[in-house]
Amino acid sequence: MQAAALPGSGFPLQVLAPWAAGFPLQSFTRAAVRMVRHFPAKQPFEESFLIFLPLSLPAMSTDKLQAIISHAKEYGFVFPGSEIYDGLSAVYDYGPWGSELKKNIRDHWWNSMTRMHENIVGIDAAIFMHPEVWKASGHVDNFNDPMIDNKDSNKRYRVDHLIEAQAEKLAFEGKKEEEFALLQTMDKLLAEENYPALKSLIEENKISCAISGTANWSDIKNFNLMFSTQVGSVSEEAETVYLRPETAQGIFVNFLNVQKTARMKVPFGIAQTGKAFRNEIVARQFIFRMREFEQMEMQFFVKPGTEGEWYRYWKDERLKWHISLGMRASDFRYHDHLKLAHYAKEACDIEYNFPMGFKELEGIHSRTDFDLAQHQQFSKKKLHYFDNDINPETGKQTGNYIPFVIETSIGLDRMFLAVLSHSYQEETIEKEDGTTDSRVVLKIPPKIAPVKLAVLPLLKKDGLPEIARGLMDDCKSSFKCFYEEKDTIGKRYRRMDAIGTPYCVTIDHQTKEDNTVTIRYRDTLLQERIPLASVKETIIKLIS
RNA sequence: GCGGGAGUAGCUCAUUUGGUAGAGCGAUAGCCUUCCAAGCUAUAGGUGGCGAGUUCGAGCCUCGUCUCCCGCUCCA
Repeated sequence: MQAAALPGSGFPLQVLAPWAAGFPLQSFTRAAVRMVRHFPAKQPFEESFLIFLPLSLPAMSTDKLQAIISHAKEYGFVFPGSEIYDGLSAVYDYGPWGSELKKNIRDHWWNSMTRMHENIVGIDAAIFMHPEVWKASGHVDNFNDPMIDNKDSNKRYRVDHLIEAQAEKLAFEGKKEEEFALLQTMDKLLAEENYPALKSLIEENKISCAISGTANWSDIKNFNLMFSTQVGSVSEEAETVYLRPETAQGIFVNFLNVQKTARMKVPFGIAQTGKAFRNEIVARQFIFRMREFEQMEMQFFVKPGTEGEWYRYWKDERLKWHISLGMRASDFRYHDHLKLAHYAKEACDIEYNFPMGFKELEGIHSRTDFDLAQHQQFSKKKLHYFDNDINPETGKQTGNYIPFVIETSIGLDRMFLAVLSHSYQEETIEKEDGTTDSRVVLKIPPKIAPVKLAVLPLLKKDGLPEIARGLMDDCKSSFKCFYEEKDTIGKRYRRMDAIGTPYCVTIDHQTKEDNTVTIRYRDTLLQERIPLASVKETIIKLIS
């Protein structure tokens, strides 16, 4: 008889057949491992077929993500979108507990920004924005790329890059005129979005793939990051508008409105949460990369010259926020950008250790005055801020300037996945009689847990439900509560573990005698008796 | 988009050369009453992802399509 644990999960396999010793571990299927994980330590296994050992570590990480996806569906956190119609690629719906959790994360972020910082205010801008916004922001130019595939190598190229490379080749051969003509034609056709002609241009110039060496090209497709739709009637008056690919521009175009009406003085910030849409070529890895997603962004406006210190302040501050929520510090790291986007002076990501590895969770960017300056130019409206502070050197007011911007931008759905990754645990519990038991528990930080308190009468008779109902009525206006009297108390505890309820209160016969109840803690499994009358304030204190 | 793997009940999986689907867990209702899922009884839930084809007959073979996972590619 041998025993082992699945690496990384702390999940022991107690069921091993004697004859299995000496078998190569790889010979056991992944399905079998899943099976054991699903009913650990249960009876239905005959010795003749129980076994199953750990697979490689990469397979294990896949299993963790898979386990989270299954759990999220089974317990009402995340469902595949439009599932009864076979789903829609990379679209997910949040269920009863998922929507609570998502809302709680959003609220926690919002309060951290707008309540804990007196110089940050919020807005809620529209998803539709004037089409010129996206020209000013650079999204139209930078994310509207015709692409072409080589059918032999399956390599994809940007059409302009492909033709420019050919032009360079011509220049190298001294054919200046041909180079010039080629580039001019390309620019004209790109402006016209005449893709068939562009394809002909590539074929006529015998441009071939660097890998396959052939000129066997697919048709040109346009991969525009932005989704578009029509506003107005279907007549010729209809105007093409885009679904915003980021929420930030709603803040920039409202910069003066907010600054003036909320009487803000630099440095100050504007916070916003909301949906954004990007037509990604591939969207994958559960809710990590979706085409419709929710951002939580804060743009912080500072005096030019101070952006460096504010960048470092927010970089530090944002990481602290994650850790103060109860997430493990070791699961976070910075990734400083060496290659910067066109607007950025400094940039970094806060990466989280997802089951797929460290991936971007939040970005902190020093955006200079690029965005406001662009909008000033395109809208022809001054976006200056008048600084009344006295300059000690001149003794005069500092005067007009366009503030610099530090941006913090976090994906709400990614934060949700990070919380699930952190919280999801398969545990083995040592029981008093020496046997072991197991549970799946979501150790969600209490502050953002979907349900804060479960109210459980030990029995559904002897007046216990009545007392429990009274407690429910007392608490449910203050935080999310869940009432249940079905099944044994242990079973109810496990159900609450599975959705991450941090506290359970049980009403028993002793409650009728001395007005105390048992409070049970999710993470430690410890229990203690507290006065019935103190439950509400105890929970409020624990979740604040 | 390309390549690989996969889709059977809410979840995890069976159904060994094609003969119209089962289990455990879970769920629901009742009994029992016991502070950590394990007792008893009953019930519900699947046009085998969807659509064609081959066949007397398809969960199983063929094609298409949708979706998911992995690797490329892409990616503010």
